[in-house]
Formats: sequence, C-alpha cells, structure tokens
Amino acid sequence: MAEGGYDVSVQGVLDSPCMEKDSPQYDLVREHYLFSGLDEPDFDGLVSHMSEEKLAKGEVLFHRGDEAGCFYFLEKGQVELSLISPGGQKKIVEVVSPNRTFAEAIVFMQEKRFPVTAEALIDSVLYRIPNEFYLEVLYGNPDACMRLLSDVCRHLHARVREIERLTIQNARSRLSSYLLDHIVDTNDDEATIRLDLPRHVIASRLSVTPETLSRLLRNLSEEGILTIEDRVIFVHSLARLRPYD
Amino acid sequence: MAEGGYDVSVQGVLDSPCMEKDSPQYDLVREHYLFSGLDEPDFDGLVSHMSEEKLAKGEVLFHRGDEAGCFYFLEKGQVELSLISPGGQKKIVEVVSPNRTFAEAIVFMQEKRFPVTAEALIDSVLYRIPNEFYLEVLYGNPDACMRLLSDVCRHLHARVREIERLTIQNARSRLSSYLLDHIVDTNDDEATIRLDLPRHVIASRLSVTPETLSRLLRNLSEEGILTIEDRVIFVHSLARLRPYD
DNA sequence: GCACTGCCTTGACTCAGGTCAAGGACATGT
DNA sequence: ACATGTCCTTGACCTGAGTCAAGGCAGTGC
Repeated sequence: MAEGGYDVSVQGVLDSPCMEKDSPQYDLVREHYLFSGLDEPDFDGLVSHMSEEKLAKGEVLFHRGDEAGCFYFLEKGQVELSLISPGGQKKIVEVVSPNRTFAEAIVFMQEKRFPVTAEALIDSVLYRIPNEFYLEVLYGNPDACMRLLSDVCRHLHARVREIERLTIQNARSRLSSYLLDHIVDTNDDEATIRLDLPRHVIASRLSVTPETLSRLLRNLSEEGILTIEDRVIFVHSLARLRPYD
Repeated sequence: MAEGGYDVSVQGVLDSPCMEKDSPQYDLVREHYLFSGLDEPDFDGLVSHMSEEKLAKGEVLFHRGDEAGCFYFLEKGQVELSLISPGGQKKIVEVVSPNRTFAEAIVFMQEKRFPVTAEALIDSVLYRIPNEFYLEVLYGNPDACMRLLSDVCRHLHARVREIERLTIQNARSRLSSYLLDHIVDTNDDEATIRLDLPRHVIASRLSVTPETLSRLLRNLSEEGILTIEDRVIFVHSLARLRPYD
C-alpha cells in the first residue's frame, strides 16, 4: 500500500476548465487570504488557469517526491498530508479542511517536489492553482507577497510547535493538547469536544499507535476526567486534563 | 536554569551604532541572500539601522515568548535555538553558524514573539536587524520578497524533515543521517566526519540523551562501521551506516 | 438471517531509550 | 601537585509506548 508508482499525471479525474464567475465557489476562493489582496483582473486571470479536481476517498492526489507545479485550494472534503517511510510506516503531518490551501510553500522551493503525500480522507473537491501564474501575479503585488509570507511563517511556527510536542511532551500530553484544540463548547472547567476524524487518523497525527490512543482515552475516562460517547467527548475537568510538562 | 525572567532588553551589552561601510563585515552581510537583492541605497539604509551585539558563551540572546522586534545575522560564533519545557527539558531545534540569519520568519508572524530561545554556544558576534526597516525595504522589492519566501520555505521543509526523522526513524537512523550530513571528506565507501559541536548538543539536536548518543556511537564502533577519535570520525562503510527505514 | 469488512478496543509481551548513579579524562586555576 | 569543573562514558535498572494476536461492534451486501 505504501508502494505505488510516482504518478505525476492527474489521478483518474479530468480537469474541468475553471469555475464560473460569481458562483459560490468563486466567492469562497476569492475570500481566501492568499487571493483577497489581489485586484479583480489579477484574480480573474488566475481563476482562468485554475482547474477543478475531484478525489474519491482514499485517492492519492500526489506522492511525496512528485514533481510539483501547482498548489491546491480544498473546496470540500478532507485531505491528509503524510510522510511515509520506506518500511511503510505513515505519519500524518496535517489534515486539511475545506476553504484552505495547501502545498503553497512549494511555489518557492528550490527543489520543486512535494515534501509530503496528499490523500483524500473523504470524497473531496479541490482547485489546482499552477505555480507560475500565481508567482506572476505575486510579483507585482507586495500585499499578496506579505500575506503569503505570513501564511508560510504560520506553517513554520506550527511545525516548530509540533517538534516541541514530539520531543518534550509524552503521548498523554500530546493527546491533551489535541483535545484542548478541538473544544467546540466550554463553560467554566467543563468542555465538549467533537472529534472530526477517525481514531486512527488522530493517532497518526499524535504519532502514537491506535492502540495507545485507545488506552490513553480509557485512562482519562477511568480517572473521571472525561466521558466518551463515540466521537463526542465531555471533559469534566479541564484543569486535570491540561498537561503539566 | 530553565527559569530566567523574560528579559526583553538587550542582555548586558551595549549596541554599537553600526558597521563601517566597505568593512569586511559589511561585505559579508551584503552577500547574504536576504540582502544581496537590494540596491545600494536600500541596503545602506538598512545597515544604518543595524546594531552589533556581542554574546559570551552561555549568554541568552532572547527567550521563547519574548517580544520580537528584530531578527539577527550571526557574524561569528555559534548560537543554539531551543525549546524548553516547563519541566526544564531542553530540545535544541537548530544551531546557527556564522554568516547566517535567524529568526527572520518573525517579521511576518501575527504573534510577534520568538518561538524559540536563542543562546550562544561560544562567544559570538551578531547584528540585530529591526523588523520594521527590513519590512519597509522589502515592500518595494519583489526580488527580495521572493528570496525571503524561498528562505522561509526552506526552513519549513527542514522542519518537516525533522518531524519525519522524529516519528518514522529511530535514534540510530537519526544519528546516521546526522553523520552523513557532516561528512567533510569522502571517497568510495569511506568518509571522514568532523563533529563541530559538543556531544550533548548533538544529542539534543537528535532528541536523545547524551547517554544514548554515547552508546549508539560505541555500537557503531564495535560493529566496525566507524572509528572515533575525539571529534573526528572515520567511517569505514558508508553503506552499512546508511539507515534502512 | 449470515458473512464480510473496516474500525476500534483489550490484553500479554517486548524493547528502545530514558533515568540514576558512579566513575574517567581532561582542562583550568591556585 | 591538587582541587574543581566540565563533559563524556559505562553499567544497572525502569518504563512508556510499540507489537502481536484476539476479539467486539457496527454497517453493508447477499
């Protein structure tokens, strides 16, 4: 499964030319911070070079090491970005949610190859944005440049925090951080959390095995810190959940 | 030791106004890719806002969380960038060598705080570059923008590779990668490596304890893969050193 | 209904790497 | 020469998290 040839071409889907002006999708993309700074002609020029791509659950958009000539805007679905070892071990670095771009850092990489593998977690729709056209637009647009810079720096910071979690926090603390990041509702010392991903995906994000994640959740539950109901978790004591080290 | 107040002011050294035009230092900074794209007036304007800073071994330049109004060019010395847990555990994320800038990604961070702590590993000399002036120059200079973008993306990629090493490689493989990255001379299947850092710093970079690093090196040596002479290592079989997974 | 498949949980066992404690090898100062 | 400090190595022991193997529990298809 971790094999798979390096298929640089589009996977099994035909590109449709582009999206309609003033369609809901058009507006969504327009609002993204990487594009909102562009003036209308620039943006429309860019849109005319975008193409839609549909991915079925489990389909791979690109493999790590593939030649990278574009980046993506996810319209709907969920896409995981992962690292895969020659031994077949997989680590999910990030899960992209709708209305977010990904792989935009590629635009400036010296080595134009994707550093991760992208695979659809559920059926997804995305727009492919060719690097060269975005670069062109960017060149004459300092504001857009600054936005992109700030975007990439945010990613960089997120990666540093991930390294921190991996090195100076244990599995339980990582889980706590994850849970605290996914609170949908809270009052006082209690909170409700909705897990929007299957357990094994969360496990990989946290760099533990599904078995360990399962045990950790059971421990927290046995300690009375939280109650689990399928994908919804009720935290009874945020103070006790919060990691110390 | 991991305590230390959040001292935002300059640590124990007076800023000298700036460096002389056409001094060797001036030329060195000028050649750095973040500045080489600037025209002379822009660069000189920037230089007039730079200030020199000297750090003694062990001195801290800034702590994680400190307000960040500038980034740095290291003229000489060695500076470690590290993460420190409340429990006092430290992880060295990067060691900066001379003629490199660091913390430049801060310029674009929404939250203007250093995400790491910077401490001199040996006596060091550096130049402080205020964000606002660099930003100003950058704004009118698409080439410099592109360089910075590519710089930040390189960092981003390095962090992704670090995450990869931490999650899908074991300690031995990480050490192998490190050694392979520090080859000074090689022919055929042999190589010479010079370690330019004390063992405990290398250990932290690899996210292992000094004890484990010591044992790993001994194992490799006992297996006949390499010979250790203080800070110089002779690899007898690169093939056997190279990590498999 | 029953089989099949995907996803999660549980228990028993293993092991890589951390912790703790005790030196050793140099360098520096007195 | 001797103390002191820093950095590194070694051994004995421990433990967090992985591995392996065996179910459990939907959901889907026949």
